[in-house]
Amino acid sequence: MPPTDRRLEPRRKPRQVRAELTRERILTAAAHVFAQHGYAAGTTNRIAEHAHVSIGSLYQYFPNKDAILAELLVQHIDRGTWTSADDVDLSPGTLEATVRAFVRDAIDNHSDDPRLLRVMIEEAPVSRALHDTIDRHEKLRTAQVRDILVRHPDIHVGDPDTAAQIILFTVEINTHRFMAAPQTVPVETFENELVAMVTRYLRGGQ
Amino acid sequence: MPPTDRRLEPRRKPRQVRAELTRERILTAAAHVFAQHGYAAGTTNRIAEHAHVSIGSLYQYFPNKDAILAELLVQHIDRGTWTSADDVDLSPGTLEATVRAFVRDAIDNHSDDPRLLRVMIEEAPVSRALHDTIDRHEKLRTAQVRDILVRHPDIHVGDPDTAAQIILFTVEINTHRFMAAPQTVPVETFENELVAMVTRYLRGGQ
DNA sequence: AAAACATGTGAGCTATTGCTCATAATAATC
DNA sequence: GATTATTATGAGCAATAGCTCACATGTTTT
Repeated sequence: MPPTDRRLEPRRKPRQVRAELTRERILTAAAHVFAQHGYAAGTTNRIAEHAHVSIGSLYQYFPNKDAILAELLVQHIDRGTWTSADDVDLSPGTLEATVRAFVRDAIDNHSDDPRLLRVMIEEAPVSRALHDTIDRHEKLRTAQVRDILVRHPDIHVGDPDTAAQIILFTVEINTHRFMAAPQTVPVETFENELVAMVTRYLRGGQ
Repeated sequence: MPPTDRRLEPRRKPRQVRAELTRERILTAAAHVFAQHGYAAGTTNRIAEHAHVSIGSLYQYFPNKDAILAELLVQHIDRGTWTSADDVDLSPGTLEATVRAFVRDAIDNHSDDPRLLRVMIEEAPVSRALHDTIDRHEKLRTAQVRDILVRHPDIHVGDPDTAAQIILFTVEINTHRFMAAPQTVPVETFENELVAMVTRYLRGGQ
């Protein structure tokens, strides 16, 4: 499996409805296959087969395997209802509610297909372009959260930058783990504990 | 790359010092190669080359590629200075110190080679036997921590089981992330924030 | 030093992968 | 209906992977 190409753009743009449908079938199949087999074992042939499309067709819309994963990730990011920083309530006494909204958002966003998410996040760092996309997005999010931490009256943390990174990562990754594993406790219990941890952390000592 | 074999045992046991040395050279090289290239791109030929050993020798001590990663993981677990539950101070007022010891333990344990750890944890679930080893170990740890959470007078959490899982995972995975990424803040800052989060969480509301 | 055992070697087999390309089928345009 | 543009096909190529095996080289035992 040679890495061959660096491009992420398709080699031909769909001009007919038929083509657009094929493209979508491929992406849907890819999501399925990647989630089930992981990135390495999710072969392009398997994806094509699952999409009921010839391998040739697949390579008319995606220049290489990486591009398929990249497209799925972009779709996920775009579709994501990530709470925008402006909507956050900064008035005192609403901290726990805010955190809960944030956590619930993460949970909802991952219930689609946690296994695919896992693949995207853990096995994604393949192409430079893709890695940069993720990185830029992450930096932006961290800055937003950091801003909230600083401005909120109820929040007291030592290092807002580090705190922002830790919180974002912790909530996201714990949600992954919980949703991916066979659940032994109800989601509510998990949510409560995660919310409690973050809230108490932000509220500061004593 | 066919998965071929399920065994994790070597096909021949070393009986001379020379052999034991070869085996060790292979493992050291494997740690290097896996850390640098990841599991998929860390080919057995590359490992053999790096160890200055022929590919044939490699396959005399390891039945397949999986077995090499498995051995590295077992080594890591065995060598680990994981705090035993009995040594934990349960007297009041020592919570933060206990948590800090726990966090620092995680940090120390990972400073060897965070990239290898990443590979072992994220790409390991290949063979059934290996997965089970990890699982069993994790269950044991969780039970230990849960026990401490229940018995410590200063700790107040809603669901001890979930809390134990979350704490273990959060500390471990955050440490990974921090150690693997290019560090923008000193380790102390990171440690402080992580300790703060866990401590405040355990201490309970208010 | 010869026989028996242990260890080391690497060319190359088999399987699989990502991906190409000549060609066929279908739709749009004239 | 003929021409052209678009889309679909899949056999098969080049690269690479994990791994075997017939054999060479050491070490120990007799």
